[in-house]
Amino acid sequence: MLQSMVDTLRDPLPDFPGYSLRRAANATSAELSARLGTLDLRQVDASAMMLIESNPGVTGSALARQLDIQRANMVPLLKRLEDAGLIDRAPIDGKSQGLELTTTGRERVTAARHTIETFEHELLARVPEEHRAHLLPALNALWQ
Amino acid sequence: MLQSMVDTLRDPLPDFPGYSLRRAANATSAELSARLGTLDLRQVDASAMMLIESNPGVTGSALARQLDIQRANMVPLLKRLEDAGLIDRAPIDGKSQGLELTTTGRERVTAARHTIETFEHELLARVPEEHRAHLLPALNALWQ
DNA sequence: GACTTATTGTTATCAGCGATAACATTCGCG
DNA sequence: CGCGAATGTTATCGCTGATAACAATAAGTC
Repeated sequence: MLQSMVDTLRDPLPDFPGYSLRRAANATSAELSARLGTLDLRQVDASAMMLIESNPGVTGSALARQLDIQRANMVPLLKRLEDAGLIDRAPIDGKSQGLELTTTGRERVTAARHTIETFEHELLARVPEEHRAHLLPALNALWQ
Repeated sequence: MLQSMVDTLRDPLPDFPGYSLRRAANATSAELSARLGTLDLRQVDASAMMLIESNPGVTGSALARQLDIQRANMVPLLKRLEDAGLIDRAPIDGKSQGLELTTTGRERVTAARHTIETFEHELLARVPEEHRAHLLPALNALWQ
């Protein structure tokens, strides 16, 4: 019986960890984006805000380095957060500026963290128990 | 000692599997793209070609479903592969067309598979042995 | 202190991947 | 036959990230 007689395809791709990694990231990313969208936040926004929360006064460049984002890409990101009243910028010296969350920003990041933690919990629940504890360390080994 | 006195930031993000997943996917994806670039292939190209290889005569729509790509996005993809002489399209009926690899396409996908397998091997080598076997099943559980 | 180098913030532009909406043509089923 | 579903297609958009260039400023060196 040929595969063309059924509607399922032979698919060798899920055997590749790299492919599976990309698919998993896409699928989960889309879902999280949708949830953060209800808070008017993108994923990068939430990441950046959590980092600012943990490191008040941090500079835009340092943030970019930590998130592995190009400095150039921080500009629209920070502008967006500032325009939304979520962060403040205060000049440190003539060329650097320190970032801090506003009160609204702190509230928003708390909501975002709640959304994210709920989501991560659901994510891990999908993973069979015997693999669960290995996921995070395995992933971190791939990029850290 | 304040964190501002050192150059490392407090970073709570790598504790989130979702974040780690995204970072890992980005990092590995960039690396693989660079390697496939030497074969004049994108990642999606290689994926699509492997799927066509395993299912000769498959239709564009079926391919899109399997890869979770929008039908609309298959158009430039298939055009690119056809223009590069890697695939052939043969009308099945008035509206469907079957896809097949050309001889060049078969050679190219073989090279691509070799590149990918080497890459995947290196990827897994980065993961501590005790976590290694759990990565693929855990990832697959997240999207399949 | 002067000079050179590195860093910061910024503009502009591009690529990859994916999503949505709309449309004409054609197939399949009742 | 007729109608709903599927196919291929066009056009357009959004998110994420990358590169190149630039002016201003800070930091390190002699």
